[in-house]
Formats: sequence, structure tokens, C-alpha cells
Amino acid sequence: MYRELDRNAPMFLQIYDKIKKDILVAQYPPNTQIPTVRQLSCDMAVNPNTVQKALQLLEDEGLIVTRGTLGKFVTPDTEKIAKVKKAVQDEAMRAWLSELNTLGITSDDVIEFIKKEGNSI
Amino acid sequence: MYRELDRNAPMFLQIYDKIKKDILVAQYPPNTQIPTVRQLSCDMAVNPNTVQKALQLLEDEGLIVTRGTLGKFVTPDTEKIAKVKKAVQDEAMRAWLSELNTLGITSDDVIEFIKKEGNSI
DNA sequence: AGTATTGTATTATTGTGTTAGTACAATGAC
DNA sequence: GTCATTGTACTAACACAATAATACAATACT
Repeated sequence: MYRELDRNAPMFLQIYDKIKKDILVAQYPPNTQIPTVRQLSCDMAVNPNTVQKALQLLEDEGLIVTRGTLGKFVTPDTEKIAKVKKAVQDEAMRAWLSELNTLGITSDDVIEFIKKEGNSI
Repeated sequence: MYRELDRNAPMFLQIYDKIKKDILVAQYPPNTQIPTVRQLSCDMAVNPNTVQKALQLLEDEGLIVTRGTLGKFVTPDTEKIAKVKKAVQDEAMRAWLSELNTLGITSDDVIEFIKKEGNSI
């Protein structure tokens, strides 16, 4: 299922991105438990080791905390989450505008496209 | 140099994307020669095999034609190029908006961002 | 106290991207 | 005709992502 997203990026990074987004948009709310490594690996049809690698990145980043044998939880630090969210949003916006520009699409083109078809998204 | 763009995507795909863009925006105009495999591999500091793999994709796609020992040339078929360009642009635009939406960014947010900082890109 | 569940670590194996080095066929240029 | 340059093919070697199969330490729960 997940492998269909982008066959060329490492799975552990795709999982990292996916869970990170789920945290940032509060799909996984602050201070709540994240599904266990085994559960996630089952849901995503990947090896537990791969999930662990992704979660380790999130923990290094401070978005996840491990509470002993209780499991892994989203950080309760809502300011931290908000801060990372804004950073990710801005970076995504900047990266994609740059990407579109290399394809000869200007900012004006983007605005026009959105006004035409952007509502359906 | 190129490896700095995205450390996680295979080089031959990054090269494929780069040269494809150069063709689509006429950085490599129709019917003109593309630098030799050896020249490109030297410029990009990668192995000739890696460049070849990328160029093979472009040839399979019909954007490049090999003229015996003369070298590889951008297809003279300008309609073909225009068609691919539009397809790539549309796909990029669609993928971009979709990506931003998963981050909780709306179309209105995009427009506002562009009006604020989009001019500098 | 004992069991189950959690995260974590380990080893081996497979697939693939990448490099390195070499070689060959075809053909334009002299 | 000869030479140089082109694309192309091949093998070997290495790195890393990913899987599989365990195993272990810690601790909440009963």
C-alpha cells in the first residue's frame, strides 16, 4: 500500500514522512500513543525494523517520546509541534514553487491554475 | 554537485529529471546534440553507466534519439516535446497541491503565500 | 510473582544503485 | 584506409535499504 506512493524513495523515509504529517495535522494528537512498532509494521506491510528506523528519526527530532514499555507517544509539547509544522509547511511551499519554476511555471501561473481547478482539490 | 539535490533519490533518476527539464524548457533545443555520455558523467561527477541509464529512459520516452556514432540528440518533434511538457507541468501542479493539502495548507493559503514571498523565487 | 507487551538489538540474506575498469561495434573525419 | 569518437555491453566489487527470524531487557497488568 505504502510502497505505491513513491517506489524510489526509501521506505523508512516515506514512513517517517507519513507519521510526521499525521502528527503535525493532529491525526495523532499530542500526548497520545502511537500504534506499536509491530502494529504499524503490520498495517503498512513492512518489516518492524523499517518502522523502527522511521520512528527513531521522529524521536531524534523531538516529535515522539518513548515511555518505557508503555510505548511511544506524540510529544505533549504543542508549541514544538506547531513550530515544526510551520517549518515543514514553509519548506514544502518554497520547494514546490521552486520546482514549478524550473518547469517554466511562474507564480502567476500557479495562482491562475488554483483559481481554475484548485477548488476541486 | 548533483548529489546535493536529493541524497535519497537514485542518481540516475535525478539525472533523468534534470535533463528532461532541460529539454522541456529548451535549454537543450529540439534537434540539437546532447553532451556525450562521457562528457555528462564528467560534468556531473558520476559514472558513465549512471548517465547512460538516465539517457536510456529519455530515449524510451521518445525525447531523445541516437544517431549512430554522431551522438544523442533532442528529438526534432516539437509537438512531442510540447505534449510531454504540458503533461509534466500538470502532474507537478496536481502533485504539489495534493502534497500541500496533506499538510493542512489550503488553496487560499497558497495564494497568500505567493503574494507575500512568492516574488523572490 | 508471573505473564504479556513494549521497545530494542543482532545476524544473515537479498536486491539494487553505483562505481570502476574494460571492451567492442559503428561511423564521421582526416 | 586509418583513426578517433560515439554509444553500448559486460563483469566485479561495494554500499545500503529491506526482509526474516530471533532474542532480550524493562515494565504495566493481572
